[in-house]
Amino acid sequence: MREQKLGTHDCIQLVPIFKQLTTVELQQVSAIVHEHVYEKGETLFNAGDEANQLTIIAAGQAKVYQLAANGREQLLYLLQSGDFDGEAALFNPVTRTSYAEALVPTQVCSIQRSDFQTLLARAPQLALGILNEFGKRISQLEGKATSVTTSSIGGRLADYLVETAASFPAQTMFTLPLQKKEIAVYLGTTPETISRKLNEFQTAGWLKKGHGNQIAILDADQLALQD
Amino acid sequence: MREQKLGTHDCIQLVPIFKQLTTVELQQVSAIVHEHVYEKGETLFNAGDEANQLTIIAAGQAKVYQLAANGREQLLYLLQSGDFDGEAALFNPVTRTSYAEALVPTQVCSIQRSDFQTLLARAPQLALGILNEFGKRISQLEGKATSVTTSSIGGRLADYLVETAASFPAQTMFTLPLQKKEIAVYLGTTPETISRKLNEFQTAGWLKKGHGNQIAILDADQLALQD
DNA sequence: TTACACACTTGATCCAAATCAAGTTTACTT
DNA sequence: AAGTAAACTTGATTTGGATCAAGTGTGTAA
Repeated sequence: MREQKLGTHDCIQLVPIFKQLTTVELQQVSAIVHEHVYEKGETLFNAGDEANQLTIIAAGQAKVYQLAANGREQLLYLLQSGDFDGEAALFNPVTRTSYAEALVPTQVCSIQRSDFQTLLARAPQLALGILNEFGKRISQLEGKATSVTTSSIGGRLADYLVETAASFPAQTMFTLPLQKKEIAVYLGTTPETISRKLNEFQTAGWLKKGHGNQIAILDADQLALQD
Repeated sequence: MREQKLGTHDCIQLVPIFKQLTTVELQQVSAIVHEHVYEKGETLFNAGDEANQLTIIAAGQAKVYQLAANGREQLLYLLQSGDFDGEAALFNPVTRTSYAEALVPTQVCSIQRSDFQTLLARAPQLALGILNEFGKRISQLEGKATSVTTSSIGGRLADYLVETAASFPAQTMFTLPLQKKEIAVYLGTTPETISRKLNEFQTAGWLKKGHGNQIAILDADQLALQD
């Protein structure tokens, strides 16, 4: 795959929270955005860092891990183009409790707290876009917190698969975007269990495993019915 | 305990998201706020309802339960004075996936979506207060999602106890604000397990059980170290 | 004060999933 | 194409916590 270079203007247009802005306002945004391209495996930010900027994924993909008190870590988000993180930093100086790593070469736009506050005063409707994104993220997290305590591993894996498959054509083979080890961390289980459950689902005729990390969903409805 | 009646103006001043507003703006808010007092056990809103308002707890306490696909439920929030819910409703019409119930007689301020949008256009700095609250809630949910998958029941219970005890003087007896059954639902476990873990903690000398639902934390540090 | 309904506790059993331990593939390097 | 390290699979065993089943408190209403 060839890496696609994007100009600053294009980069910003991609980001949903800037959708409501006029051309003039977009230019103001361009002026305060810093861009950086991270290589695969590079760290976007670290736990313990003082967070003072909003980090927006312009192109690429990054994993965000949260560190628990006992040292274990939990994969919180898989950031795609247009997603952002660090929003808490925009109002108060806080210390990050998570760290992020680029999964593939990733282009990032970042905005400093002070710049952001100036911008927000000038373009208040920007707040609407952010509120909207926040709302979505809260719903997503509420769902995750609920499913983790009310469903079995099988159910959570099934949900994850159906969700992930949604961005591919129905019934076709696709490659899982994460390794089994990482899916396991994301769902709060182990690679062994993922392996076994996938076999069960295949035996039941709900999916088909292919080479490497490829699978095809055959019966999304049955999968979704799993507890 | 005597129920305290509050006027509309007082009610609104209590709410953190309205803190940044001027007196004039507060009056505009007053004009669009609807107030209602719910009795203990009454339903504030139901899953399946179309959500079209922001619900703010002015005085009292309410539980918010999220319903999982398989019918099980999860206690998501214990709303206190000043907390709000339904924020997703302020931008898009959505169907609620949670329901809320008053724990004690509870005074609620609500704002309709259309009214809110008009207000926001007139007082954009209101968005800042909301963004701030959203940020806090996201952090809280991230923490919960993480602890549920990385800690054992003992660790989660210990965290819950230490957190809850934080609002009482150190080392003294206090009454848990929820029944064991509800603590169990909140932590994703059962009353039996709560009972047993509390005994373990008492045997270890980290806390002391009293009458009814009373406990005293003796060694918060040791509790916090629990996995 | 008695009675009745709940909340809570305690014990016995069971089970889903973690852990431990080899193998086997897959994919990358030279 | 061969060599190696990592990812994955499969099997055996263990275990934390759920579930089931009696009890014992506790608070409330007559």
